[in-house]
Order: sequence, then structure tokens, then C-alpha cells
Amino acid sequence: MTTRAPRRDSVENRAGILDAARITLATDPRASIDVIARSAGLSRRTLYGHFDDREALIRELISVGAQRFNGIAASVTDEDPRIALARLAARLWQEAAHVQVAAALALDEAHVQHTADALAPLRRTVAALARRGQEDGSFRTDLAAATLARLIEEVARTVVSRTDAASTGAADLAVRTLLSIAGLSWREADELLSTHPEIIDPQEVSA
Amino acid sequence: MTTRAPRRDSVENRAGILDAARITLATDPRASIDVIARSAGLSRRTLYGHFDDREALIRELISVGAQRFNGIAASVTDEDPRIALARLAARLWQEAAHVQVAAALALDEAHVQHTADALAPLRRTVAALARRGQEDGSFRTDLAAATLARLIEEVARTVVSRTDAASTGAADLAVRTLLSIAGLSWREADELLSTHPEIIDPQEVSA
DNA sequence: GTTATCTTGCACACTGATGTGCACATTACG
DNA sequence: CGTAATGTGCACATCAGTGTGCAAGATAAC
Repeated sequence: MTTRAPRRDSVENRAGILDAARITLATDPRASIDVIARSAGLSRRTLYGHFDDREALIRELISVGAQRFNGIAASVTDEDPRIALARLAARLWQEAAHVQVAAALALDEAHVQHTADALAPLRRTVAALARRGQEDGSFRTDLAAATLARLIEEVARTVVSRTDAASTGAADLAVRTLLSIAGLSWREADELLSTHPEIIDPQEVSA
Repeated sequence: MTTRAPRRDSVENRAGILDAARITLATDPRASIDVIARSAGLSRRTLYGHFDDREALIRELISVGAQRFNGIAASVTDEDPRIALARLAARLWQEAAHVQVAAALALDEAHVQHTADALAPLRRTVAALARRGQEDGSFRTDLAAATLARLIEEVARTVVSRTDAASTGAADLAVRTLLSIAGLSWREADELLSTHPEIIDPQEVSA
């Protein structure tokens, strides 16, 4: 009665489905199961062997993605809220492939709740950042901290989902936009990014 | 063979359907024909008497809304690009009821093209504004004019569609956000709005 | 090489939505 | 009032998508 180990191809296929779903749903959040399965090189029937439901597939996608995000949020420890925000935006941007689905699914009425729950840690990070930024005078204070945090989230989602991730300078644009929203003048943001070039292009550290 | 004049109730019902569609689709861009018809107090069958198609209904919705928008864009004639942008944002915001559908439909893959075409004049206005703002040094110059214009559009759409239009200060938030995106520091935006309170609250002119 | 595990195609039942035809009732218009 | 124009309910055909059952074939694990 000793259960056999799961087959290698099976495990790969499951991962393949998640990849395909990530890519496909980023463009069209309501792509059919068939399209997803085909784009993973599998049959629709097989997909149902790996996931009970469309729901199940999407929930897993969200959960896995959210973990990634929350991990990134936790990894940003800069004292200066301006730098922290910039770095957070840049790191999330590097995860573009993963971010886009999240951005698309976050608007889907059916998954709003799950997404919100899964991203709670990230949201807390942003909220704390907004508060700190206001306290030390580097962020705008014409909006309540909560409002500012919300605004940052929404604009981040927009920039991520409505920008061609491949285009050059996209990460730069995203970071600058968020700093503007936080209340920095564009010159200030510009100066900040000149002083810390590694934020946008991590490879430049040693250059 | 002389055709009779169209019945009054018929005309009213047609308008009622458009209203209902505007309200319903703003929340859920893929609401069914049945839901729209019912919410207009009519039967699904009747709706098909007024519009050939779901397509036809939506296209008319977009066309009518776009005319409104373009009209507003044309009405903003301030010399100062900062004030022009603020006023444009505020006026569009007052049209919240109409704006929300447009914002929702603009993302719908099936109608992107039509929406884009219909809103071309508004888009041109924004583009010109971005250019002028950069030339006279009041807007940011770290982004190309075209990029800035695009960014303004996208953020505007986000703010409009993701804000509770009824909440107090929502218009204020929208205007401030767009000025930030344009490159103004929040203090500058704050000062601008203090100097021109009529931008956000047109009733205050005589107060 | 056996065998359990996977994949596949096909048929099927089900659902929600679209668009149409038609007969009947209702109502505004002249 | 008479009539054309509208609204309504119902049946129907169609379509796309979901999820399941099953038998046959392929293949990785042991």
C-alpha cells in the first residue's frame, strides 16, 4: 500500500499550467480554461486533473504570487521612506511577469477578496511607509496617510498593468510616477534616483 | 404612406435604457442585456426593439459620452497649463456619472478602438497641455511629452473609476493627484488650488 | 517488465447569455 | 375612435464555456 512517488512530468505539467495561466490571464483575465491548457501544451481535460476548478487554479496563482510580493515588501528595509518606496516599486517591477496577473486579477470582482487578503502584508508595508514618509516630512501631508497609501496602491497597479513591461525605461517610469504621487517634486525624485542608481538598475552597483 | 411621429414613451424608454446602461455598466462592464433592461424597468425583448445589438447599445453610449467629454475639453481655455489641467480634471469629475462608464468601457478589449477614436479630441487637448506645460517650465521634463500625456490619461482613468464619486473631497483628490503626476510638488498644487478655489468648487465663485 | 500514474479525446449534461419570431395586449397619436 | 406604434411574455435556436465519466494509449517509477 506504499504510494508511489508522483511522476516527474506530472509535476512539470502542473507548474507549466501555472506559468501559462500567469501569462495568459495577464492579458485577458477571463481567458478560458481551454486557452490556458492549450497554451501550456496540454489538453483541457488534463488541466482538470491538476486543478479541481477554475477557482482553484486562480486561487493558487494568487497565493503564490502574493507570497512573492510580500517577501519583497519585507526585504525593503531602507530608513528613508523615499528610498524605501522607490526600491519597493523597482523590485516589484522586476517581477513584472508575476505582477501583471496580480494587477489584472485584483480587479476581478470574483477574486478581489482573496487577493486583498493575500496581499495584506504588502499593503501594511505601504501603509507604514506612507505614515513614516509623512512624519519625517518627505511625503505630502495634504492627504490622510490612509488615503495616500490607497492612492499609491492604485496608481502602482495601473502603471504595472498598463505599461509594456518590455519597453526600455519602463521601470524608471514606474518609480518616478510613484514618487510623484507620494508628493516629491519631479526634480527631487530625479535627484534621489541619481544618488541611488542601484535602485532602478541593480547591476550598476559595481559599475 | 405618411409615417407617424414616434411615440413619446418610446423616446423616453430609449433614453431610459441608455441611462440604465450607463449606471449598470459603470459597476459591471459585462452586465447582461437582461439586467440592463430590467434596471430600466423594461423587458429584455423591448430593449432589442430599440437597439439592434449589445454592440449598438454600447457604441451609442460611448459616442454620446465622448461628445460630452470632448465638449468639456474644448471649454477649458486657461493660459496657464497648470490651471487648465486642474480645471479639466475638475470639470470631468463633475460629470462623474458619465465618466465612470467611459472609464470602465475604455478597458474592454472589444471597444478600445471605438473609445479611442471617439475620445481623440480630448486626447489631443491633453497632449497639447502636456507640451505647453513642459515648454513654460511648469510641468516635469523628465518624461517625453507623449509619455506624460499618456500617464495623465491613465492615472485619470484610474482615479475616476476607482474612487467613490460620492465621497466628499473626491474631486479634490482627483485634481491633486493629476497635478502631482504632471510634476508639481504637492505644495505647489496646494497653493494653486488655494489661489483658484473656483476650480474645484464652482459655486464658491461669489462666496 | 510490470504497474501505477498521467494524458487524451470524446461524449455528455448543464449553465448563462444572445438574438429572433410571433401573437397578444396596451397605448399614444391623429 | 381607429390605428399604427410599442411593450411583453414565451418559445426557440445558438453559442461558448464549465466540469465529469470513461476507455484507451503513453510513460515514468519501481
